[in-house]
Amino acid sequence: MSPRSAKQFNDIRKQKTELIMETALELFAEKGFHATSISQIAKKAGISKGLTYNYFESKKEILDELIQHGFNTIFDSLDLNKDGIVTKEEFIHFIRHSFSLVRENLQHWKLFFSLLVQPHVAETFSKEYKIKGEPVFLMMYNFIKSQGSNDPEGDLMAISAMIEGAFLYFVAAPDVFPMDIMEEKVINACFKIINN
Amino acid sequence: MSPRSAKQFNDIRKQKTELIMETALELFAEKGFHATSISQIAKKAGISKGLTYNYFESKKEILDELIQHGFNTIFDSLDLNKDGIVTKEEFIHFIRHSFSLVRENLQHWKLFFSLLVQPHVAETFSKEYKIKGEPVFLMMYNFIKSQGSNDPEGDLMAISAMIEGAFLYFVAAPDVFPMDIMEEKVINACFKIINN
Amino acid sequence: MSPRSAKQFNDIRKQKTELIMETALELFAEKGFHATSISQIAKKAGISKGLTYNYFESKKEILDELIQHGFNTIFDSLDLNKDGIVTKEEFIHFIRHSFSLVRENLQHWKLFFSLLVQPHVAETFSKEYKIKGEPVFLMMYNFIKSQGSNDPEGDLMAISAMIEGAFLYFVAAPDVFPMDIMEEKVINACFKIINN
Amino acid sequence: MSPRSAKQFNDIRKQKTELIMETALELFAEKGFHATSISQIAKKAGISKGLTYNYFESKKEILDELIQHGFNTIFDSLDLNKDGIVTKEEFIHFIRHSFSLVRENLQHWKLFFSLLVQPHVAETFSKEYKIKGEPVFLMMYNFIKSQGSNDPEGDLMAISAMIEGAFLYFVAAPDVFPMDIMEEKVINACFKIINN
DNA sequence: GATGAATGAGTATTCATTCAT
DNA sequence: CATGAATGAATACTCATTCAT
Repeated sequence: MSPRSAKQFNDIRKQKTELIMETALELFAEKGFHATSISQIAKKAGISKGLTYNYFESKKEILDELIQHGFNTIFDSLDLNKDGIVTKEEFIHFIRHSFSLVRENLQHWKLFFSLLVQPHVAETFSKEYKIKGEPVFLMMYNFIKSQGSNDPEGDLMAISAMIEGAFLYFVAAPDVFPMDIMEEKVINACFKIINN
Repeated sequence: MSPRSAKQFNDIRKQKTELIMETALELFAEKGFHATSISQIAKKAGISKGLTYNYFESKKEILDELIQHGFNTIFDSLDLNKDGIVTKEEFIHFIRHSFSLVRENLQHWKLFFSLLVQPHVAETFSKEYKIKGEPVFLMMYNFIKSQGSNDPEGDLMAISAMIEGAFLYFVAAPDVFPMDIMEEKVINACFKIINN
Repeated sequence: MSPRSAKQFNDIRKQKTELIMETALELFAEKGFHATSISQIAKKAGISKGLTYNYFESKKEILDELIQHGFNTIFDSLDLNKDGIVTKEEFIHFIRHSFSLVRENLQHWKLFFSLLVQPHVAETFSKEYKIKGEPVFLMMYNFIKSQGSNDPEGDLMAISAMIEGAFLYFVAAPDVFPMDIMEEKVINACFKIINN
Repeated sequence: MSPRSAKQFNDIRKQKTELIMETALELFAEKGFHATSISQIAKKAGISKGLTYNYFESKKEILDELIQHGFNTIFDSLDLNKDGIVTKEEFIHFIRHSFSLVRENLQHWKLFFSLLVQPHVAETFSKEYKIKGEPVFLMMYNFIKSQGSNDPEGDLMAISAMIEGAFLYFVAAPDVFPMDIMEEKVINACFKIINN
């Protein structure tokens, strides 16, 4: 009875939803949420303004979905080895993996950093960010302690700051430092900090 | 009927200009440039919309002046001891002073981080930021080298990232780590990184 | 694979057409023509937007059909006893029947009153309403005259206004007066007016 | 200091506010609230769309102000002679005055009837309308009783309906009956109803 | 210098309607 | 017959900017 099968409709929906989200992410990341208009998104995506509202209730909802989706892609892939013991190799792998995540999701990270700095845009973002970050801090803390640090709290702060800072350089000023070298140096520095 | 003296006019101009800039800084820092309207600035400053345009050509110009002014207050106070030798005490003082600058100019830093992440807002900002940063990197590089580091470039990267990251935590998530302790730990970590 | 018979198709058509009209009537009556969207009608009717256009050329056409249909249900059932003499009993029955019509077609009446007041929505409505009303006025006039009124024109005005007003209360403010009592009082008042 | 005096600004505001309200009333009355756009109002008023929002927060606020203003002009002028005894002359004067109010505020009444029929447009209107109407009903009831009616409640219903109906004809179909004659006949009918 | 009325282009959003399937 | 994706024009509303006073 129905003309296109349910699957066909689903495929179209999925494809268009992704198209809109990808396009919006590019623009939000580059210009910011408020400086990006629905017209621009639609134009860049090659669709009509109206269609956008066929898939999203509002511009804000696009952002929220992007945040949700970003959190998932970024944090779900982290193997925090909860409860277990983290070996040196695993810790290094975790750091390298995190750098890869930034490399491969640059726009998500750009968006995230901008939301972090201007929390009024998406009220829930900063909170969620901290919640998602906590297990990471915990894993790192346990590892640092297990390595015999005599100031695990202090080392955690220094290391967290260093990694966050490296990511920020990555995202905002990748030409200041060569990022592959930065990665090595950060890993080295972690152990210098811990083993003293 | 008596006309105001030139000095009186100048005083008024200066005072109003500062009022507008301060108010704009608060709003830009908190909500972002695009999400802040001239009406909001005028309302919060207790003046009329029109008056804003008596002192600034456009909303963009307010931002540009804020950037300029921010760069000046932040970087002018840095004593980089160019050409001379930086002692350990001077380096520590430099770091502490930098942390103080963030503490005391939180809104400027908020604005700066947001501009850093979304360069389309103020085209020249990122470039300028790098230019202003270069002497700082140079000073740090020289200091690290003078301390006998066997990888001064690498240590510079790690230390720069750590400081930048600490500032970001300061600005965006000051409740995650106690900032006075963070300051100590960063200083300690600097030397752990260098002396290895 | 067996094709549906012409009858089956016709049944479906009729059934769907009625479904759409009923749903539209509810919404038009409650919220008004302009405040009701095709989406809302389709959603409430449990069909797709597109299907609506399979049965009606436009939103306006749904309204026009509703008007037509309303006129028919309302006025066709009136036995005006044209040319013949209307007895007192027949007149009373006519009034009671009219009240019943309002009671049973409340939404139609709501829609009609709103169209009456805002004639721009359906250009032809007011005219048609007057045309359909004329034989009613004539019947009433003849009856009033036959009852020996010494000012039949004047009495017609008063009685017409009273009935119209009672219907309006019915439709717009049924809680102000108990409608079954109102019906009795209106009938009584008619004769008070005529017999003086 | 200020260019235009406070009074000048006030005058402009008052004048423009009135202009917008008058224009909006015309259009709301003729086409309905939802079918009237801000563009149409602005165009007809000879001002820009933006200016409308300098004076009113929203289209809805214009309507609300019109309702408020309408209630005031219509009901404030009614002398209900509360607590006192209403003479026959006073009652007649009240009816005549009410007819005049409709005559002179035709558009307000059009708007009001449309809001009465479609209460979703302005949630509070119907309620308010009933509240404002109550003292009128009370005054009429007392008068009817004082005239020796043996069914004051019933007579009130009939008379209220008649007046409301007459107003509706006035507003929606003034060419069906000559309104000055209608006025006389309604007054007459009132007494026919009461005195039986 | 100061005001706020006025504008017009822009923004998010809605909606009647079309059409491929 | 039926679906819902797609469009484009329209809608309510915002906002940087201008300007007469």
